Amino acid sequence: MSTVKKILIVDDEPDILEIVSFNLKAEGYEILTAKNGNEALDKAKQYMPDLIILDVMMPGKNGIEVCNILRTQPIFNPTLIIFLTAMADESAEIKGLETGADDYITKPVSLKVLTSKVNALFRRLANEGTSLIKVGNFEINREKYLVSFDNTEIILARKEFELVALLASKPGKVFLRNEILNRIWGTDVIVGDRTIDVHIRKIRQKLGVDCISTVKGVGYKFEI
Amino acid sequence: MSTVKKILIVDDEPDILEIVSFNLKAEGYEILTAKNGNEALDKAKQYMPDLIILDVMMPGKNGIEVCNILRTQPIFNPTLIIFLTAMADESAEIKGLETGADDYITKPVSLKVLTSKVNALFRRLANEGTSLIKVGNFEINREKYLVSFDNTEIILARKEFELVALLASKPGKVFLRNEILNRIWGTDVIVGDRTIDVHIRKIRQKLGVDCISTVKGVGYKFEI
DNA sequence: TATTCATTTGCAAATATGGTGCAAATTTTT
DNA sequence: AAAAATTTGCACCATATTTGCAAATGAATA
Repeated sequence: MSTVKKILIVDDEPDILEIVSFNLKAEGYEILTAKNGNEALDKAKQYMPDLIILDVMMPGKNGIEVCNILRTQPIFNPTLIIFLTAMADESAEIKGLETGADDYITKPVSLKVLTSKVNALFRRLANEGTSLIKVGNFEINREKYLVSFDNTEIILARKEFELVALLASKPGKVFLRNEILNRIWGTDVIVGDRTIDVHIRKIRQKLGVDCISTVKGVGYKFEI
Repeated sequence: MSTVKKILIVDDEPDILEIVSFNLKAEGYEILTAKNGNEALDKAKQYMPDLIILDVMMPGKNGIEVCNILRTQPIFNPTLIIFLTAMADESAEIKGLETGADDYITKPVSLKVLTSKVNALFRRLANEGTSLIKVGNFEINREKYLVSFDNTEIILARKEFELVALLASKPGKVFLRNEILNRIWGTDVIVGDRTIDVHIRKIRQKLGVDCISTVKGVGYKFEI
């Protein structure tokens, strides 16, 4: 890994900020902190961290709101997000990562769990590369907006491309319809459920290979 | 959000209350006490403890009754419950934890056993913050929405998957029918009791392995 | 052993969900 | 401004999923 990864930690409890900072610094990361949602958004824009660790329960804007705001801005698409959540919080929303987050950790945080999850996320990211995704014979180039299969280029429209890129960013993972809507259309745009289907249909047609599978009642996933 | 765990101790003997309180306070927990079942229910509602240590034998409402009442209310779903029971009480009901409790401790209480069980329960809960559950040869991947046994993938429908994931999240624990209904169907959906059975049947068929056992009149549990 | 009660099982109906063809609305390109 | 491409919506259809019923089975109890 070439550059030092930047991590923004957001929590209203100074103790947590300190202890988590300390441990991740010890792992060699560069640490930024924020005490609330608004500060988090400001610092995220200013410093473009690679990972944001977000407390869910905060006065003012809570973690989920902050995450939604970030996820509507394409520039934060490659930014990783981990939630810190109360152990008691059984909400499927968080467990199923419908929020657009990449992982979550329950409080009280085990520092071992924390550091290993953080390291794991970055390791995974290193494989993905931010702008070039390779899955089997597929190659998805974010910068050039190009998908190719067996070195044959496939031309996709923008939404189609974003959809493929999203699904392929975590092969095998089921993306819930909500998650897809949030990450590609954003939270304030309202489009019907059929819209996703139609785009998926077009993608399937164009790719010609059956690599997007439907998980009924749940969502879609990309796999070879 | 405080990370200090709250424990409600319920016993009609003041001595027990005091000695247990003292020891768990020393472990860093925040302690509440109640002298009988009704007081316990009130304090549970008011303070939402993370763990309730319940004496089984009490005048008025006994521990099992209190537990049953708590377990029918979804809000107490994440609340841990440990029974305190007389050594002489061999009742399979408690030993098998068919009551919806998470563990039991025999009287006279060994303080070492007590604290270690309490700590263990909280630790186990902390580990639940993963989207990958492993039980024996089973692997349940929430993210990929996939169950596999001996590395063979098994395709389950949504409700089936959620049911398996729920049961397998605490292997050995008996989930009461009410609990299952609340957690998978939610409180506002009304489906008959038979519905659970039928889903269980399908799961058993698909899994091909007998890992869900019936506890008659109570519920189901997952174990290998 | 007879009785009771809960669960299982086979069958079938009800429902939810995604796919498809077509067309309108919107955006981008020419 | 016109044309083309893209995006979104609608309505119908096929099918997977979910639910219910009723008879059969099985366990527990007296």
